[in-house]
Amino acid sequence: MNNRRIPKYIQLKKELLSWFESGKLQRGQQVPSENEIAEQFGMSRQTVRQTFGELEKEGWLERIQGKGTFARHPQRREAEQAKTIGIITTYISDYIFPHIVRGAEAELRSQGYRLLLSSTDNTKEKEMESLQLMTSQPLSGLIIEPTKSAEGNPNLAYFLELQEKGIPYLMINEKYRELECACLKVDDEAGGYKAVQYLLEMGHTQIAGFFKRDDLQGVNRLKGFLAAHKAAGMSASPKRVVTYTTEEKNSLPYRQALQMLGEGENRPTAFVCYNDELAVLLMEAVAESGLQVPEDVSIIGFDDSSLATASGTKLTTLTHPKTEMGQAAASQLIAMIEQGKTARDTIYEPELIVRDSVAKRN
Amino acid sequence: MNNRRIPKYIQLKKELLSWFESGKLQRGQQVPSENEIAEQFGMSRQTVRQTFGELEKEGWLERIQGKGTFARHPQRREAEQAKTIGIITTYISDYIFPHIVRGAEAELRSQGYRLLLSSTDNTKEKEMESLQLMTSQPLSGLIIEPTKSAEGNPNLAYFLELQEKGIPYLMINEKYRELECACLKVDDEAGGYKAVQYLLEMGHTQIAGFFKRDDLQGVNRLKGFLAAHKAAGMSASPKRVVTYTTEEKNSLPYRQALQMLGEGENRPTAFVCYNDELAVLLMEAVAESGLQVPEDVSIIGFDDSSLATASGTKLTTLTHPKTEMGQAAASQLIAMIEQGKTARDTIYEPELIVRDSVAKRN
DNA sequence: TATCGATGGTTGTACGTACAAGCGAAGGCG
DNA sequence: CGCCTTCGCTTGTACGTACAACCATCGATA
Repeated sequence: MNNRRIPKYIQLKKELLSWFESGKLQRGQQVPSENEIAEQFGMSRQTVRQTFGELEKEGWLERIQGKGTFARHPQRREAEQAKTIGIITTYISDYIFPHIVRGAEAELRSQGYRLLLSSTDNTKEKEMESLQLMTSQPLSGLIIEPTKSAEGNPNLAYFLELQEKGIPYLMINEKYRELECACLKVDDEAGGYKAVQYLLEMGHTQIAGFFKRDDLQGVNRLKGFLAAHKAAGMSASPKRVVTYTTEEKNSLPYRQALQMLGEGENRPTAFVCYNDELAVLLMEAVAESGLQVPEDVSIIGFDDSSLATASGTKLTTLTHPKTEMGQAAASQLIAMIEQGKTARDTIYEPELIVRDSVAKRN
Repeated sequence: MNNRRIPKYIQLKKELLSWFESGKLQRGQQVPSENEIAEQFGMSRQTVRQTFGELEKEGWLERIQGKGTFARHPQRREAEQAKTIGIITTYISDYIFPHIVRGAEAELRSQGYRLLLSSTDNTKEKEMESLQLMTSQPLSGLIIEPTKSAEGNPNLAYFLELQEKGIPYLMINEKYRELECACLKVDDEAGGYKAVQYLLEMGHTQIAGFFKRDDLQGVNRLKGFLAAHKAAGMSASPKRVVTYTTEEKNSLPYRQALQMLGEGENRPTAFVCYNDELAVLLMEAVAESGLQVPEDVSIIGFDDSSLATASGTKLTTLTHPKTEMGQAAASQLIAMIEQGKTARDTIYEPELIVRDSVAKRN
């Protein structure tokens, strides 16, 4: 119509593609026969065949000899057929992350999916890199562990692109506040609460807390820490609450712990640590101060990692369903991909594991 | 010719594809014009166009209006463009493997490659599954950590298929004896040798060794263990050498250690352990026997893992270039893919790290 | 009732024509 | 010598015909 310069078969192609976009052609629906189209558009059957041929190669149509031509949505199929799921995690080698990946990998492999793995080293730039790399080729779905979740998210545009492309995704451990997205996580606030509650029961009143502040896990554990104090009619001394960032994790809490322990009679009698990794580090600080765990200082960690039992004094800690969570994330994501289900948040309740690093206080 | 049932345009397609295979059509070379082909094969130009159209969509031909039709080789480009590398490892979450994966991932990401990860849980069946899954879609290259390398390889056919498909691959930690393949590994025999040599220098003469026998790493560490005894004019007592399989790793060595430690004056004064994981386990066996490390029993581990420093008594151990090895494997593989280089074996020399688990013996 | 065959509709194969559009080289013109 | 036109080739678009292969349905037959 508009322009005689545009070949008819291209014009027809565009017309048909617009039918897909507008929903006029639903998946599985039969398309008018070649002869009908030819008559409707005033062109020969051969020209229609040329258009149909291209659309078939590109996956929009399926032609069955003797039956007819049928619509099918190619994007979906392409992503499904990719049978590849990406996991973007903050760290690969450290701490509990390998266990999460392992749970996911086992589930994915058993369902015939391939696992793409990438880490952000907890920097936003690498998170962007990873997102770009992963989506550069067909992808069925994505599991993301947010990087510095407390600090907002400059890569928002990439996540919105995922939604546009119809690539389902899930978050684990935490979610970005800006994004509507299902998340599998531990109830960190309850964890912080339980830790303090247990220490109070054991007779401790001078409890220090060390929490990471650039991810929401740390923030929430601190919330629980404060809430438990409040519920017991106490207030946690600001001096006894140390917050730190990822970059400071190996120095600042250690220094602060040494300083607190040097305060003689005023020193705290228990440490609540952001995670087991920090707990092991602070155990060394206690040793360096000439004190003993748990006789002089009790310590509680988080996540029940392998470090908790490798150490000399085995750590009392709160559970994290590492492998189980990875497995659940994978299976939920597959359900989203294959059955189009919408995922809901899954919250795991942390349990206290009593080992040897907390002693009774009289 | 043969069968009238095969459509002419398919016959022509096969003929042209055979031209590519035989080298009759080189990349960039001009293909006879549609009219020429039509005349040669006794068919109409339209039929030739149908064939050419398909071959163009599939990437074999390039048609330029007014100039002609030209050949191009698609297969190579496809594998290169995949920019995806697989790693098949025995375990994902445990021990040093996360560090190897991390080194590889960092390198791959910086070079714009995606990382596919899969584990075998040290079973041959899952190794096969993983190989099938990974090669089910375009793959640029593969890094494999052999599963039970001492036991031969029933999946040989799959590896030969890799060679046929032109997918380069590397092995890490060990190689299958049946395969000609470059390998990055630690000189495990030298490691076993150094461990014993150091213990002898420290005055130990009653040295027990615990080695895994279903992978070649264990076998080679044992070799070094025996060689060092021989070089010192001693012979290792068969009673003091325990070998075990993956399935037995949590029970058999522990039991055997307890038994040896119960022999009173005759008990060994030092343990050489297959790796740090076992070393930590046997430290518990020592504690259960009412003895102390290193005062009563000295222990040496392998691999300098995170367990080595997490434990109460820090382990003396031999180094393993975990992260570095992963990084090197990735960069060598990329060189093989992009420059067609042939890789050579890389052997790392293990170094002894002296910590607190070995004491002098008078 | 069950089975077979005819029938009309669909896409697949194969050939044909005609002209358009684009490239490159040969040849003519200034 | 340099530029432009022309010409012959290529592939691209568009239409047409004819028949084959295949599918679903209906109706006749056993």
